[in-house]
Amino acid sequence: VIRFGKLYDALFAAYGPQHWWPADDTFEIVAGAVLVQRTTWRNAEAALATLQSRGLLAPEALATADTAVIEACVRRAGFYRSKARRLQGVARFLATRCGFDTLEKLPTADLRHTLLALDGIGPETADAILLYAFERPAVVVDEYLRRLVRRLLKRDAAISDTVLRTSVAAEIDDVPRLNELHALVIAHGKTVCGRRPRCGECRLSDHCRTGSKVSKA
DNA sequence: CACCAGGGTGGTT
DNA sequence: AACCACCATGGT
Repeated sequence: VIRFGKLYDALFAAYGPQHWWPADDTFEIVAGAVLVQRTTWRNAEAALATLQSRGLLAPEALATADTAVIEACVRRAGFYRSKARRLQGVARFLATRCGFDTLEKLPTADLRHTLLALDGIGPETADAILLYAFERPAVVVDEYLRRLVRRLLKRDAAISDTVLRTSVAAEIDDVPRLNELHALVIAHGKTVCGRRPRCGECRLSDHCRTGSKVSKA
């Protein structure tokens, strides 16, 4: 069994506060979550700055903008045609269908379902938006976390994201720690230790036992 | 030159 | 349900 609380403490002790999300505006967080998909934050941030300079970093402006202009703005973030189309789709939903003030009042489960219905927003992005934009207690399951858990359990078989989310949520349910956790998992994943097939240098393996399972859902 | 980065979608088996 | 190709730029 992995003690996710202890794992969090170990990660925090090793890497310190990560100060996520590096944006204040709510829509900027949503746009950033889409732009950063399969790309570095550096390039996503540059795309956000370009959108901002064109006055397009708001749902109403982005909803009515020329798609070709949006494509030019977000080109550096990669997959620029998809991202421009999806970004505008999200903007149009927020501007004409359902604004933040309405979404804010929804229960977390309903809000998650609403986000997942949008084109370009899958499980990871939806949970990131829930956590960082709406400050709901969501567990963001990414490839780094899957890999980390796989290694701690010394297991080759994959663990379902649903079980993983439930297991983490059972021990960490407050927004501040869930916020740090996702950032810390990525910080660790980017290190040499996090990238190694077997992690021998770090002390993270102290928080699990070989052959045992992740607590059940 | 190859490989990776804070994924998601659509199609195939 | 698992797997696959595809999307595309920028950095190492």
